[in-house]
Amino acid sequence: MMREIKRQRLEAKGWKIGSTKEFLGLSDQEAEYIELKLKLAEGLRAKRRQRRLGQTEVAKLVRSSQSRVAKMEAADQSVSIDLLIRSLLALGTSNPELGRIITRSHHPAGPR
Amino acid sequence: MMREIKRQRLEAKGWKIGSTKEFLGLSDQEAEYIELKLKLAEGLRAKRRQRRLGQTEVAKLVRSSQSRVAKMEAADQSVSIDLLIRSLLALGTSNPELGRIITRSHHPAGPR
DNA sequence: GAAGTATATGTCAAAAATGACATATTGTCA
DNA sequence: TGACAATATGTCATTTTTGACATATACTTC
Repeated sequence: MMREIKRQRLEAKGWKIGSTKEFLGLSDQEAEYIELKLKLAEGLRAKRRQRRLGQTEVAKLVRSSQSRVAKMEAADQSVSIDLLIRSLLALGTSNPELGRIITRSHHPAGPR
Repeated sequence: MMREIKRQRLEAKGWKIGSTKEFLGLSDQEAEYIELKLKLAEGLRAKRRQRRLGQTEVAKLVRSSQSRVAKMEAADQSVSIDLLIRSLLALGTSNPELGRIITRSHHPAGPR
């Protein structure tokens, strides 16, 4: 139970050394789902920085709030892939770009 | 108001001659979002048929119900991209495949 | 290190999505 | 045609997601 919470914390934040799956006891689908979410989250952050926007500004574009944008970029359990995609689109992500983001192999973060 | 209902009916089903956008009064993002949903919906149906499954069987795999699967394939407004993606993953869709589905240009249905 | 700005985290009421069920429609084949 | 299977549509109680707000933590620049 505590374990469940920790698991979500971890998986949501991308704190995994190797790939998400074998670190935690996840099914393939769950793992794929989370990795996808992580990719979208990173994609969003990248896109935002590329456009030199703050989370607050993105929030306006997306008609959401700064806190939710932060959660999106953190791939929080409380955000859906739906919202991530809508946000990416709102930032002007093209379809091919979206495809690339989703297809990309996922590299664990890196600052800046 | 009636108009809104009709609009949703239409957009949800993919009954558009050209592209979704100029037929209805949609913003670019809305249009892109809907087209994406349509692609995923078609992708799901394709995948299901490829695997020779009925909606009821897919429902089991996804832990949902036949009616919801039908709605997914119809790209109903009540289904999220989230659920579509989770279902595709449950049917064993690989990441590259997912990328292809999303990237594909969308061709309006065709029976069988 | 204070002041200012950006991002992160926690919480919650409202809104949207979900599974389930009933039922209607469509498709198939004898 | 009729009978049977598959898919579609409508509705609803429950669950999940959402925007918003408060507040905490992290970054900058002085």
